[in-house]
Formats: sequence, C-alpha cells, structure tokens
Amino acid sequence: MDEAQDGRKQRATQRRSERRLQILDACRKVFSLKGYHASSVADVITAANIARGTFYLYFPSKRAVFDALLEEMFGQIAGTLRRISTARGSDSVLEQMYGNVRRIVDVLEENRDLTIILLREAVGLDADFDHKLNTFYERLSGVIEGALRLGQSMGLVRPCDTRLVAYCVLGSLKEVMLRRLTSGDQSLDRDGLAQEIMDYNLRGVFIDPGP
Amino acid sequence: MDEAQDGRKQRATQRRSERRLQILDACRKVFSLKGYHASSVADVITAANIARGTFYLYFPSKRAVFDALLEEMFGQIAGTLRRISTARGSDSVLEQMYGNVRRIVDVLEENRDLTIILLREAVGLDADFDHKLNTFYERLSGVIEGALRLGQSMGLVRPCDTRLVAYCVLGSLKEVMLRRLTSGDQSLDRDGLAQEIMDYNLRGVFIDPGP
Amino acid sequence: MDEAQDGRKQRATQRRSERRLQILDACRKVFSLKGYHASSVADVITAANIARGTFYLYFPSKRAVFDALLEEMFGQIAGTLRRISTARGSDSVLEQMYGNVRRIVDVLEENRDLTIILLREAVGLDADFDHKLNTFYERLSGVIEGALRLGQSMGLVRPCDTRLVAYCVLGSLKEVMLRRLTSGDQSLDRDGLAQEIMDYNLRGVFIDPGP
Amino acid sequence: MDEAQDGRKQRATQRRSERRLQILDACRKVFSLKGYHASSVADVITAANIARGTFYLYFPSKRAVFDALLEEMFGQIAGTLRRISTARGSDSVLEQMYGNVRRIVDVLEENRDLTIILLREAVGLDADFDHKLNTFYERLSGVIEGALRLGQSMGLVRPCDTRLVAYCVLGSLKEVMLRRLTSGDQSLDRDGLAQEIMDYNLRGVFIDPGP
DNA sequence: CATGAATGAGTCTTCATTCAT
DNA sequence: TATGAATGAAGACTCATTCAT
Repeated sequence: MDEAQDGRKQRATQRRSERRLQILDACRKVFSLKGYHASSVADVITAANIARGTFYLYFPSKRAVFDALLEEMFGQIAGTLRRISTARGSDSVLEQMYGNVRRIVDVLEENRDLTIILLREAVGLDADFDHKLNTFYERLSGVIEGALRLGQSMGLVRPCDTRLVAYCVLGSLKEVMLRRLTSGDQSLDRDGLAQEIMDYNLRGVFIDPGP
Repeated sequence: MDEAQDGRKQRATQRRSERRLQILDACRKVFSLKGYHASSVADVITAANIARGTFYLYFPSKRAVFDALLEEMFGQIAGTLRRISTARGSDSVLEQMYGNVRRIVDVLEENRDLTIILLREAVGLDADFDHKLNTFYERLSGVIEGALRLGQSMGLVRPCDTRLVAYCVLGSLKEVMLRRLTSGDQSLDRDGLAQEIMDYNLRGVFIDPGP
Repeated sequence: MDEAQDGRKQRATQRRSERRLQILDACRKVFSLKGYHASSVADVITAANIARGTFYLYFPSKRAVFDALLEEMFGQIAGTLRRISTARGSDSVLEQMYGNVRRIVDVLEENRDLTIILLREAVGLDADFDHKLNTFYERLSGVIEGALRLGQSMGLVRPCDTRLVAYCVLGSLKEVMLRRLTSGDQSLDRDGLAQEIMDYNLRGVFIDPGP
Repeated sequence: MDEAQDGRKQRATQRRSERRLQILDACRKVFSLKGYHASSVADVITAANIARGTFYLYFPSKRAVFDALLEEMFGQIAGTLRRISTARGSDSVLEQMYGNVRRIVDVLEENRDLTIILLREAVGLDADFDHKLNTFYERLSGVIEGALRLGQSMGLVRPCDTRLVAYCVLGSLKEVMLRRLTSGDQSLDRDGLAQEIMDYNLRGVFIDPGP
C-alpha cells in the first residue's frame, strides 16, 4: 500500500468517525428531549441534518445508536470511580468515597441528556433493548457490589447481602438523579447533593435512640 | 321494579364486574410479560379470550386499563402502611418500621405482575401515560417524606433533606424489588429481604471505624 | 278466533306501531342533527330511550329507518301537489301553480329535519342507500316531468326537453331549500320565497332587450 | 451546487410530481366510483398500485386529496367563465352567455369523475370535509350572484333576489349534470344541453298566455 | 458515500348487527 | 317483547428499514 493510499484511507476513516459523532450528538439531543421510544428516525435525521439512508450507513438500526450511547455513558461512569486506597498517605476512606460519589454526580449532571435517557427509558418495547439496558445496570451494580465486598474485607462495610445492597445503592442514586435532572430543582448544589447521598448510603436515616 | 327484574339487574352487574376483572387479569399478565407499550390490544384480547369490541366495552382505551391497575396497586400499598405509634404499649419503633417494610414486600411479591409493570414501564411514549406514572411515584415519595418528617419530629430520624432522602428510599426499594421479581432469585426469604432493606435504609452500609 | 284474542291482537299491533313511531321520531331528530351517516345506532337508541336490541326488533337495519323516512317525506310532498285544472271556475293557472309551490315550501319547512336529511345526505356509503335515494329523486322528477308535459299539452309550457328541465326544476328547488334551511336565513317569508322560485322557474332571469 | 446535482434535483422534483398525479388520478377514479366516504385508503393504493406508506408520503391524509381535487375543479370552472362584455364589436350578450354555459358543460363533462365526486358527495361525516365542500359551493354561487348583479345593472336581468336565484341556477346545473353524468344518457349533445340549460335559466318554462 | 422515495406490517379504535337471557 | 353484552370486520394512519440512483 503506497502512502497516498494510506493517507486517503486515514482521512476517510476520520471523516467517517466525525459523521458518526454528528449523528450520536443529534440522537443524544433528540432522545433526551422526547425519550428514545418516542423519537423517530425522522426526528434524528432532521436534527443531524442528514438523509435517511445516511443514518443507516453509520448505524444498523435505531437501537444500535442507543447501544452506543449506553456504552459511552458506562465508560464515563466507570472512568470516574477510584478504588478506595488504605495506603499510608492516602486521603481518608470517607474522603475517597465522597470523591467517588461526587465525581459520579458530576458526570451525570454534565451528561444530563444521556442520563435522563438512561434513567427514564425502561424495558418493554423489544427484547434486545431490554437485555442491553439490563446488562448495563448489572454491570453498574456489579461495580458497586465489588466495592462493598472490598469494603467488607477492609472492615469498613458492615456484613450484608452485598448483591442486594448494591441494588439499593444503585436504585437510590438512579431515583434521586432522575428527579433532580427532570424536575430541574437545583436548590441543592452538587456538593450538598453528594453529601446527602453519601450520608444516606453510609449511615441510613436512623438515629439510634440508644439503650 | 319487580323482584325478577331486580334480580336480573344484580346478576347483570355482577357479570359485568366479573368480565372487567377477567380483562384486568389478562392485562396484568400481558403487560407484565411484554411491558405496557409493547403489548397490543390484540395481545390483551387474545389472552382474555374476548373479541376486540368487548375490550372497548369495558375500558375506553388501552391506557384506561393501565390507570385502573395503577390505582389498584396504589391502594394496596397505601393500605399496608401503618403510622408509627409511640403510645405506651405499642411495639417498639423498629418493630413497627419493620412491619411496614415487610408488608410492602408482601404486597409487591403477591402482586408480582403488577409490580413488574410499575417498576419497569417506560416513559416517553405518551404524555398522559407519563403523567399518570409520575404522579403515582410522587404520591409514594410524598408518603415516605411524610414519614421521615414525622420521624424527625420524634427524634428518630437524623436531620436530612427529607425530599431527597425520600427519593433514595423509594429508589432503593424499586430497584431491589424489580431485580428480585424479574430475576426470580428467591435465595433470600421475605423476612431476610425486609430486614436487609430496613438495615440499609436505617443504618446505611458503613461501620464507623470510630475515633 | 274469539273476540278477546282479537282485541289483544289489535292492542298489540297498536303498541307496536307506537313504538315504531317513537323510533322514527328519534331518528328524524338525530339524523337531521348529525346527518344519517354520522349518526350511530347508539345515538338513535339513546334518543329513543330504548335498548339496542329493541331497535332491531322494529327495523332490520339502520338504513331501513332511512327508507321509512324517505317514504314518509315523499308521501307528504306528493300529497301537496294538485293537478292544474283549466275547468271553468278554477283559479288561474298561475295561481294554481303558485299554490303548488307554496305548499311544497310549507311541507319542506314544516319538516325541516327530514328535509335537511334528504337534501344533504347523498350517495356513496352503500349501494343500497344510493339506489333508494336515487329512486326517490327520480320519482320526484317524474312528477315534475309529468306536470311539464301536461303544461305543454295545454299550451302553457314552451317546447323543451321535459326530462332535462324537470331536473333543473328539482335541482333549483333542492339547492334553494337546503341553503335556506341550513343557513337559517329567513329574511324572505314563505310567500316571497315561493314567488321568487315560481318567477325563476316560469320566466327565468332574463329581460329580453327586444328587437 | 454543481450541474449534475442540479439536474438530479430537477428530475427528482419531476418524478415527485408525476407520482402525485398518479395518486390523484387513482383517487379521482376511485372516489367517483364509490364516493369519497366509501373509498378506503386501501382502495386508493390498490388502484394507484402503490404501498400504503407511499400514499401518506404525498398526502397527509385522505381528506387532503379531496381538497386538492376540489381546488383543481374550482380552478377549471372559474377559468372557463368570461365576463359578459357590451363593448362595441363584442358578440351578442346571449351568445356570450351561451359561451359560458357551454364551456362549463365542457369542463364538467371532460372531468366526469371529478364532477361526479363533487355533485354527490355526502356531508355529515366529517366537519372539515363539510366545510370545504360548502365553501366550494359558496364560492361558485358567489360567482353566479355577481354575474346576476352585473346583469341587473346592465338591464339584462330582471329584478330578483340575486342570492336566492344564484342558488337556483347553481342547483339546476348541479342536478342536470349529475343525472347526465351518472345515467350516461347522452341523447342530447353538448350544444343542445347548453341550449336547454340557457333557455331554462333565461326564460323559464312558461309561455305567457298573454292578456 | 449520500440520498430520499418506497415499503408494508402493525397500531388503536369504531360500530352495525346478533343472540342468549 | 325487551334487553344489552358480545362480536369482528374495517378504518385511517405510523414508522423503522431497504434500495435504486
């Protein structure tokens, strides 16, 4: 393969990936506005300013776009999580936990559109779709469960059904963020929000009246 | 009106309400299997073994059935909740709380189909639908928030953003129950489940390492 | 057959025909308000305050009612027409013609509902229906054509294609009455209306400028 | 935009308008055969030999086609009418009138399908539909009324209620043409037909027996 | 690569008519 | 005779996907 060819191919690949991003951007906007199911391919191509056929040149189906968005989101969330370190010189465990929660809140708020899509779009329109979304949450709760197990081994987390509690943690986060993002209520700043979530998950709501 | 007529009318009313239940049952089954949006009226009438027109004789639209199911569910849940009493001779506060959680778990498990429908139904396809579902959850979280406020006034609940924490509680319950009901994992019995949920919501996951 | 039986039968027949009239009345009202096609059997039985099945006990179909109304209307119109008489002592031919037109106007205005139905409801929803309505108008134009022929033989009507002109007469009457009844414009009284129609049909619109 | 693109666009536009005409043609045929209301979209697409979706690609609804046909017809009719001129050197007033009637007859006969649709379509099934059709005839009778007024000011038309007489003229034309087109009776040629209609409308049916 | 016209299976809902009671 | 629950064929319209240009 000569260099001219090589260069041409690279540029082509680049153009292709730009186009892809353009479509993804449009979908993010459209889906978050009307919801995945209510958004038609017509909406998408209008927003992306491309022809109908072009859409199918970059994605095999409407659902494939959703998959890509899902993947993107998972990557971002996973990327923010830091393993709790007990190494000498590290921040306190609580501080590290708070950091994780805070960063997740940041990611979700900064990807408001995507987050709303994820939290609202539930299962039911097609089996494939169901499976993808389910898997996504399973992966998330898997990460949380791992953290809980680690915490237990470090004596930081009380004995509990880690699988079940992971779902609790995931569920509380989902519900709070969905309400926050869709209601637009920003009376609490991100710090406060992260703190409340942390407090709730770490300590619950109870004040032990004592013996 | 003579007695014969009276009797006929009564029987007619009864038959009518039986038919209605038959349709509701079919919808519960179908909706919980495929989801509300993915279920067509055709699915429903097949399951109910009735003619297309008969469906519309008992419900003005597909959504009306959903409304009815929603109402039924809310009634059941609301009916299980008991106000925490500190009157002399009452069970301990913790026991009363546990009772509430346990009864909710019971209701949800015993209405598996309905619960699954509620927990997974997508928003976004129909504004009316969205609104109904939203309102339903708002009512639920309102109940929880009221309980938290009461708890605070009784010195049982720590100071917190009750609205936000109510969403946390709701979210954790939703997620756990959805996973349990859809995965079919019954490794934990209902008592254990209620206990875990209680522990999580009351005490969080943390063991304070102390000073 | 004994007399008791006979009496019973008579009373039954009478009840039956009363019931029939009650239904016809309701149909007249309903059809004239919404039009035949837009009126459902449900509308009719509500208006008649009878059960669905009862309707089909007295009429084999919705269209059959329309036929009956049609017949009734034709009878009334035909009944108003008087043969023009040239016998000594009769009113003048013009006066007799005016009388006919005037009586038709009366009948149509006094059966406003029925008239509107007839004039508005056109063909197109079912072949049977088409045929009935067509026949009705054919009978009417037949009567008019007969009158024209008679007029010709009496030297009162100019030579013309009587069939075609009969349609013209019928058409002009239909259109004028439809507009009058549906617009509610009563700026002209019945006398004036009849006079204008007569003038138009007898003399046309033209003033011969002369030689 | 380069020339190749330009050419492509032009051809596309042309194909589009051809398709549109193909559908309009099919509708004309189908509607005139069964009537607008009785014709289903299924009938139309069968006749046009296109897919269901294609129909909705060119027209937003079944009624929209009707609107288009209506507009087309009105344009044709309005286009045939010539204002009566009394300028020196013009044809005689009678000849000009005859010309108008004759041309209308031509248009109606040459658009047989369309004419039949217009003349028989039922009102009452759809308010929008009713309104469109009504407006159409109001426009037509408006044109006629204007002509009558002009005639009066020129001393050609006798004093009369121009509005009412306009309806008479319209009605007579409608009825005659409907019968002619649907019965297929062509015993009279177009010249004779126009002459009869003219005579009827100008002079009526009467021979004044004189004093 | 890009286009957009064409497709057709699938959706909810209506309503004249029948029939067991 | 009267009832009204049940029927099911038919209707208009949507939209993800394909494919010839």
